[in-house]
Amino acid sequence: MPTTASGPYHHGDLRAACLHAARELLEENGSAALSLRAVARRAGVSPTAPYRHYADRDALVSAVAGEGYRELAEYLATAHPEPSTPDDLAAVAVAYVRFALEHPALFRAMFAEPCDPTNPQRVQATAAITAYVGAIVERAFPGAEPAGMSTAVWALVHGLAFLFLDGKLDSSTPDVVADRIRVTVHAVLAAPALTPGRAVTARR
Amino acid sequence: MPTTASGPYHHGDLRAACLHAARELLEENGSAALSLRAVARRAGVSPTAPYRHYADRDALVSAVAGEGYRELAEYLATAHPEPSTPDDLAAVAVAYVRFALEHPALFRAMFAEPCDPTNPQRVQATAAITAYVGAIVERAFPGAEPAGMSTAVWALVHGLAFLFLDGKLDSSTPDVVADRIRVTVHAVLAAPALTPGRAVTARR
DNA sequence: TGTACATCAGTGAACGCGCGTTCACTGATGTAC
DNA sequence: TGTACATCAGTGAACGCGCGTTCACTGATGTAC
Repeated sequence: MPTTASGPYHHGDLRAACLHAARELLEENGSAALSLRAVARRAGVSPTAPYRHYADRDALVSAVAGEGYRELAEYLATAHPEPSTPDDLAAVAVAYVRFALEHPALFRAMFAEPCDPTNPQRVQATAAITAYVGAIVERAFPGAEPAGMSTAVWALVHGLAFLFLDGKLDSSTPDVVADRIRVTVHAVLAAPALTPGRAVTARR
Repeated sequence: MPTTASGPYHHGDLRAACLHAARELLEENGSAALSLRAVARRAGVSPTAPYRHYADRDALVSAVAGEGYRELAEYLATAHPEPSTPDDLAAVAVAYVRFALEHPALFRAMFAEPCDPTNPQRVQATAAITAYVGAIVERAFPGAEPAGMSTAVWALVHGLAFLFLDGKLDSSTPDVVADRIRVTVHAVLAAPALTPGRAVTARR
């Protein structure tokens, strides 16, 4: 039963333990602290043991990022499985940003790290997000130009995440963040530029 | 005339030379390559000389980021001094993203670096961007809820910049990028969610 | 059921590296008289 | 105009650090017979 954590020599599931340790290090001290040696140390193992499971540091970072993508997808799906109204959309936006704020270093590692963009895990994750957003847009904005609208939705939400993450927007409490996002989403959906003078109150 | 580059011992303007070297290193090899020693090496000076001008590595990075903010502001102003229509807005959006794509590592250092967010230079830069965006929004969307719409505009553009930067969107040529941005901006401004069935063609 | 052996997952010493930062120093500059 | 001296901007040796990665190794596991 090699998957059970066990005795002193064989770890049991060092692969998963490394991933876990990496996540912790990332959240505690940022991506600069994510070294193979630190991971090994935290997993209680010799500095070279992780090499049994990860070819090099990049492989570990990619694995962490991949895990992050999967969790983000779950997180969004949990927030709203089938969003179809602007309000639903706002809820998903709030979830996206909350994920970023709850796992800032992970989120940065997923996106900001100058990591191999052709990595199949990443490509797949990107495709999944694109599909998810596309489905939302089709339901919520049946008349819109789908590609443009999908890009807009993802970019808006992604940009909000980074601006909050970087302290450009007030992220002191979850409620402040959520309110700001809702106001933003509704403001843009009310888009009065094309019909000046129209009331700008949020509608559903 | 201490500002003139000169002889072997006194550099002349090492402060500026460091900044310049730092920019180059950043663009060539990413932020990991931005070390005080590397900067000194490139400036042709002993490893400790930069300490005359920058207290530590962070101070250098902050200075670089500050310079980046100033350049970004100029860049946007040049793209369109007083944007007031959605098309003008799209032009500014294109400029914002182009800046990010032309200086990817600098842009990342400005935003993604977990740098002191209370740094006065940064606070001022953020305020300047906010004001700039706010003025645009007031002209382009006179009826909109200003705070919400300003946040939306910045977030949309910022998100686009990061998605292109990170290879999530096709950035193979400047034209592809510009087109994508225009389509996105127009799609969101056409926002059919509130008035389903409305034509979605871009208008001005 | 017992044993030989291949395989696997760990160890730990060692390598060379570049880093940030300190320190006492020295050469150049410019100012006061 | 000439000189003494304070100030400033560099030097270069040295420190200790943690890193990624290699290597030959060894202890544990499980399978074939």
